[in-house]
Amino acid sequence: MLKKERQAYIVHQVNLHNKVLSASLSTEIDVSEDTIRRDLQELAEEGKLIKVHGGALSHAFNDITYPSKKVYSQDNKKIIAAKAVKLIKDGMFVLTGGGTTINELARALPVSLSATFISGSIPAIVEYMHHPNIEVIVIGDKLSKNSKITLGADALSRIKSLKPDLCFLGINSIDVKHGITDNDWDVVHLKQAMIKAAKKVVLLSISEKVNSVQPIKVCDLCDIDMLITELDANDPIFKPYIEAGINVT
Amino acid sequence: MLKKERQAYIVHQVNLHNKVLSASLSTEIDVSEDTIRRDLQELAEEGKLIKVHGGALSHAFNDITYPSKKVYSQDNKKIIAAKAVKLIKDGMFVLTGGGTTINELARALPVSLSATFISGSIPAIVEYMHHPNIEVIVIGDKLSKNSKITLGADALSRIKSLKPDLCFLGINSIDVKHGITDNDWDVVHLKQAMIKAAKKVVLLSISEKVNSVQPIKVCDLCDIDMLITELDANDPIFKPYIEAGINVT
DNA sequence: GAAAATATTGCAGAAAACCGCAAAACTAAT
DNA sequence: ATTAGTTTTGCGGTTTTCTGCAATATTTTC
Repeated sequence: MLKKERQAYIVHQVNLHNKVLSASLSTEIDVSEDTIRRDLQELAEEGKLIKVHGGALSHAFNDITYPSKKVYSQDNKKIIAAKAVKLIKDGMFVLTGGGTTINELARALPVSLSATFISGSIPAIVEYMHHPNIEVIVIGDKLSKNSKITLGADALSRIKSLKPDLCFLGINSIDVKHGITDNDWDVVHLKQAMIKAAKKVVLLSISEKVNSVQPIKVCDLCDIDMLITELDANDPIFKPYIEAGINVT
Repeated sequence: MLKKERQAYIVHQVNLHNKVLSASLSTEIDVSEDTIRRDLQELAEEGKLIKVHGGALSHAFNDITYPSKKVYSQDNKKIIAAKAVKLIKDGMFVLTGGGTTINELARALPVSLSATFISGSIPAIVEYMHHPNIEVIVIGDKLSKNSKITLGADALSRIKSLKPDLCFLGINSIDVKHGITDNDWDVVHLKQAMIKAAKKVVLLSISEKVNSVQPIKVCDLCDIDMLITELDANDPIFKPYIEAGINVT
């Protein structure tokens, strides 16, 4: 591993987790702690991070900007993202929707992963763009300011022409009886197209949204393959979903 | 193996894997490491890659490491942006390209302006997205990590179906004799399509790029309507351009 | 305040970069 | 084809960079 490469990895980790420990970096990258320390020092001199005893902190950590735009239930979403990442293999074509959970997924992708990501979500695209080994396909159309994703006929027809290996969707509501439901007409159409196109559909959702219902129906339970939440798979809440044939993780 | 051939191979490898090692290239191509090193140095000078101890990295990788790099000549670009903003009227459809100058323009848009912006540049889109009164149309396609804009056949055909009132383009080089020139094949195609589609084409460029030439031609002077730089319009440098019928500001 | 963890410093071996030079390959023109 | 001139390449020797180790100092933690 090249020196610059290693330093890039460190910066990535700092930006991702807001802190890193010299000791863990040392075992992760398999170099001596001295080397890590020298790297941290250099990066600190360049202003890329803040060196502290035992490791380093990100600039954002001290900034006034960061704590303000805190995402609701972010820790849970990080857990979900970590589970979801494991499903992605090198070379895959992955279609992703929008939402804060998907953004966490985008941030959690390991640097070594090389795959193609297709999305109309601007925040997700920005994350993918910063990843060294990921190809990005942008789905164009009119940008919805609320959801920060592109919506419309163009986006729909583009999605219909794809056959991705995997599709990750953040959802609003899921219920045993009513299936997956949402509250935005255009978003629903987009999600339906994505579900139909993908070989395998994986839903990401915090457990709070499980067993809730919204006015517009997206699809039935049988249309999806997998559900990832922050909870353990054998939590009783999931029993009916597992019985309905969904792979819960 | 010819020198050019070898260098093309190296660039290909860098774009593919985001990193190359001098040692492995040396055994692969079967030339001495010195030769590889000289190649890497030349390619680095041409901006095709970034040379580091032990090999080279792609630009895409390097961006990860240095996301906070400051924009070259930013103050001048702000001056340019301020001039450009004045051309945009409420209700207009505006097509914009990529580059740091365009990003400054996006940042300089007054809050009261309500218009529709069309672009494939992710940094620009992010700025437009945060603006309260601007509609955004995203041009989708494969995202180029170098230029951070979408490039490809889809993007081209989408642009061809548009007729925007105004098109803002950041440029690489402009010269009285050779017109507007650039150094990226795909980007040139995109710019040509944008110029052809728009009712009015406005170039944004720092004066440093005026009277310089690049290998690939975009268009002739007569194809554009306006040139905005940070200098005053009656600077002698612009005399030939004004005589060629371009509105310099 | 003592023990544990982390930093600093100097050093040495290995790898890589640099420099100058001469052989080899390629160009261009006789 | 030959020759003169330029470019490219490989090699030996030197310098620089990188990294791990060990000895020493400093900070943290209980």
